[in-house]
Amino acid sequence: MPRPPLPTEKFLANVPLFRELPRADIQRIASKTVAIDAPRGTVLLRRGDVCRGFHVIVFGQVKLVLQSPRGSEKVVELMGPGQSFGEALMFIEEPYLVTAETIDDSKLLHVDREIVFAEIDRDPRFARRMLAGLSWRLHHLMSDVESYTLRSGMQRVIGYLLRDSVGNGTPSAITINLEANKGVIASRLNLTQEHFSRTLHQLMEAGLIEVNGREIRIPDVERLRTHDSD
Amino acid sequence: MPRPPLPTEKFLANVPLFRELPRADIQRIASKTVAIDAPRGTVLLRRGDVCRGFHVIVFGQVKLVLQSPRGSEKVVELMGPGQSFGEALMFIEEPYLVTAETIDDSKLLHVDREIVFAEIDRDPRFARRMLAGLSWRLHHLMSDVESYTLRSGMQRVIGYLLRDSVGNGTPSAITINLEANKGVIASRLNLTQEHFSRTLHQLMEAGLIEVNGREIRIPDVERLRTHDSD
DNA sequence: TTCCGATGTTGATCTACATCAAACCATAAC
DNA sequence: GTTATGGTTTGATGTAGATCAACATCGGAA
Repeated sequence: MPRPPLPTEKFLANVPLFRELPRADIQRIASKTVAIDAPRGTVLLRRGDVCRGFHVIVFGQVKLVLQSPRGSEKVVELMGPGQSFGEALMFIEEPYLVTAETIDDSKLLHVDREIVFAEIDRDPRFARRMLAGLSWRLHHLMSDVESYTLRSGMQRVIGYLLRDSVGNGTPSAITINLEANKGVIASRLNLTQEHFSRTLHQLMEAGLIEVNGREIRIPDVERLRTHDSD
Repeated sequence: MPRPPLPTEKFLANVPLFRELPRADIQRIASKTVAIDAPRGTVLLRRGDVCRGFHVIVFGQVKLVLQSPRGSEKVVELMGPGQSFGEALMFIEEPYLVTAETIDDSKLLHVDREIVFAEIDRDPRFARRMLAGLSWRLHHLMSDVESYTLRSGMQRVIGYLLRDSVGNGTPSAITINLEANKGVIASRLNLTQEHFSRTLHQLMEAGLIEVNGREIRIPDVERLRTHDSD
């Protein structure tokens, strides 16, 4: 007789990767999934670790960072609820390059790699989704490389502020909320905290943005977009 | 009655992605594959193009570049025989970010995306290889990001010179050949040609390398590896 | 051989950004 | 309230690497 879905199953069923999978599949996956409660500051995986599966964020926030031997670190990704990370390393025998750390009290699921492999063998549609997921990662990372190598700090900041208003159909004025503290955002943009602060200041003086703590109002999106340099 | 394999089939059968696939599969794939003769300087695909499949290099050399609006360009990848590119975009509906151009007279194969999808549906082992391939890409790109953001120009150059002598079992002295002209290598390392030239010069003065055109001799690999800084 | 375009080197100068240091501000614990 | 404590700003100064410009070298075509 059918039983009501467990919380884990319910959540898995809504993760993009697993959406619309038959109930039985979800149950099988859930049986190889463990929930993790991670208070802010928890290191979920560390550079050099071997990969046993991938993580999905139920709630909270996670940063992926690269660490230099000299201790400095660089944020490569910021992720929130519904997003997952660590998939790629399941398919190659390599240790992690990045370290993942919660920057907010969080709850995550860890899905074992064996069940992922089994699911790939069972259902080509699942394999295709996995492929699409990795492809998106690659695409985004490539566009980050483009930012780092071809754009100035100012341009990266502007790009970040406008990242949700790409296509048309955006109102001319918007307000956005920084997803993390300014030091973390700065690092994500490959800037120092100080430089990020000064860049925002410049944009304020030019009347292109209004900053209020983590809240930033952009009175004229189009003007900001076309603000080419100092 | 069986016929001898066509050149295209023979080559496909040796591409890592297709290796050990049954003869019949190779034949099906080959039927959706076209050969391309591309003299040096041919643009194989351009930023903004839509993706219809992926490319495999039979012989020659190809560079993948990012182009800034102002015309400057940045080499993100250099590839030779047996290597392939453009797989990721088959799985998502996005235009290319990079431009691919031959930097030597080359011959390539173009494999149609439809046959790749069919093969994924037919054989989960194929899907897994595809996943592993994309994962490697992602891993390498991440390690490039690490270089660009966390390492100095000097460190990137040294890393490049030593990239084939990572593990142990390497002799203490080696000679390497730059795979392309110095301008291209410099761009791959996110340096200007001038800065690359000066960096090599510094290493020469320190007695760590001997440069002879495109040929570079490293008398003591270990000493170069531990050469930390200016 | 001579010429020519592509490739490499060298020097002088500039600049975007980092670094260091100090002050400042908010929130929460006491 | 006071005091910590993380986050943020501001200023002074330093520097890795870019840019601009001239020159040197090389390899192929005539």
